[in-house]
This record gives sequence, structure tokens and C-alpha cells, in this order.
Amino acid sequence: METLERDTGDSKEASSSAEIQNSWVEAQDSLKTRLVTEDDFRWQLPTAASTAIGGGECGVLKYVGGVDISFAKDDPSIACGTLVVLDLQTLELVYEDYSVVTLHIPYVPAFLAFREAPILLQLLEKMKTCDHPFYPQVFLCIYFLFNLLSSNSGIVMVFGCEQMLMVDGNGILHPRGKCPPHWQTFCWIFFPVSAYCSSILLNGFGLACHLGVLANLPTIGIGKNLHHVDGLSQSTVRQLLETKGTNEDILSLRGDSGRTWGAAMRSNPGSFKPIYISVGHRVSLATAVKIARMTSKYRVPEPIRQADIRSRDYLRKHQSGG
DNA sequence: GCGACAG
DNA sequence: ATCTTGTCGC
Repeated sequence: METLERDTGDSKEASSSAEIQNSWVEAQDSLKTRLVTEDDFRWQLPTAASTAIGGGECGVLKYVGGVDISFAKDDPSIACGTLVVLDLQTLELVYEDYSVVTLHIPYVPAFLAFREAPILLQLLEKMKTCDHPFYPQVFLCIYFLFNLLSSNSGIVMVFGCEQMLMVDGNGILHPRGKCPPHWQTFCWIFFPVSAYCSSILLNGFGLACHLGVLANLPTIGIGKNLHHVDGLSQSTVRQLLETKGTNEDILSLRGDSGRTWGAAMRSNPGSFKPIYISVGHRVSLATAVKIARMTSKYRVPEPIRQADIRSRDYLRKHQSGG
């Protein structure tokens, strides 16, 4: 039987892939109970008025982070994790950091986070421990206290109150939330209380959710391809976009069950290859779409695109020639 | 039973 | 995720 290696401190245990996947499912379910799928942050999105005044006031979202991972062409186990932070107004880069590591966990569809989250969390931790000029220092102390009092995760994140993170990968648009058609409606009518509890568990839990919960950060998930779920497929989405014509560039991703998993957005009216936006953590879909739109110069929003490009460049420069 | 399956 | 050439268009 195929086995995967698992690091448990000093000793390495070999477990069957089925066992490991079961433990991954448990971990996802447990983290999922802490997931917040509505707006839960202190800042506001910049408006025309706030930018006219200058955009420097407290409370207006000023920075957007982006994370991505690239891989070496010769050795797929060598990876470069990247964290960038862009100014939301100018889309200029204000921070970048890289970490080249060897990955031992394979990519398994629906369990991407177990492969990629550790390296990305490490970059976020590192940023937390260093002071950076664009950090709102006042919030930093308050937020730190708040985290100390309320945190039940092992990671206390101080990212400031005016930032959020875009993740290359999905949020709740993820297959573990799959449910039979009309099951949800049935439950809401006859068992409203348990349905409320289930509605939490029915969410998928992709990389963006995983990172958001562990780092206690607002996150949104950006997929460049669709992870098929609840009857949704790339061809379905393209057909729907075609029937919508050029009037609308945004499409709500409603599955067979009636559940909305996210949104498909195309930057160009003529392009039928959209990006897939979904809620990560502490951000509603409406807000996620707004932020994706205001950071999109090209098909892929800038935070993700910059992380993507720079990650590949960094790996190229540092694997050959030093 | 078989295929599909983010990065 | 990565390997890949040119080509068409702003």
C-alpha cells in the first residue's frame, strides 16, 4: 500500500495515505468551526471620498497581502513560498519576503493546505515579529492584547487592522462542503437550529480558509481554475458566461444544491476564462469581489500576480548561480 | 464502477 | 504546480 511520511517530532512514522487523509479531514472539520464567512474587520473599503481626502486616515483599508508558492522545474519538492504586500491605492509593492524549503507532503486535491499552509504561515509569522514602517503601531498593541485574550490558536498574528490577505487557492469553494440537492432547504424548514450548525460545517474549507483561521486574518481565495464541486464545472461556467453576454462580468457560482460557493469574474468582456473568487475568512463574498475588482489590472489580481511572478523569479535566481 | 479533482 | 514557440494585437 502506498505510504506517506509524517513528521512527528523526532521519529518518523509511516502511515497509510487513507489514515493521513482521515486525520486531514478531522483537522479541517475542527478548524472549520472557527470559520467566519461574513465581514469581520475594523477597516472600511476606500471610497471616492476617502481617496480624495488623501486615504491616510485610520480605518480605511490600505494594504493588501498576497501569497503564492512556486516550484523548481527539476525538483518538484523544492518550493519557494512568497508573501507580498501592496498598497491598495497605488498597487505598489511595499513588502516582499521569500522562503525556499523542501516539501515532504504531496499535493492531494482538496488537501492543498496541508502542503502549502506551513510555509506561508511561517512567512506571516516572520512579518509579525519584525517591525515595518507601514505597520500601524497603535493598532499593533491593541491587536496584540486582543489576540492574547481571545486566541485559541497557537499562532498570535499581528498583521495590523488595515490589511487583508489574498490567497492563491480557494476559500469555501472546496469539495468538502458537498451536500445532496435540496438537503439544505429541507433542514432549514424542519430543523432550523441544527441547520444553522450544519451551515457552518457545510462550507468547504480550502487553503484561504485554512490560512485565515490559523493566522486570524481576513482572507479571500482566488482560484485560476475551478475545483469541481456541487455540479459546477469549467464548461458550465463558461456556458453561463456566454449566455450572460458582455453585460455582466460577474457570475454567482450556485451549485446544484442551491448553495452559493463563490463568484466567477472576468476582467475582459471578451475573455471567457474567469477567476474564481470565494470567501476565505472574516470577509463576505460581496467584499471579496470588490477587493478583487479594485486590485485587478489584468486577469489575476495584482497581489496574487506579483507573488506569482516574483516567486518564480526568486527561485530561478537562487537555484542556479546563488 | 469510473471519472473528476485548487496548487 | 511545471515544460514550452511563436504569434497576434494594443
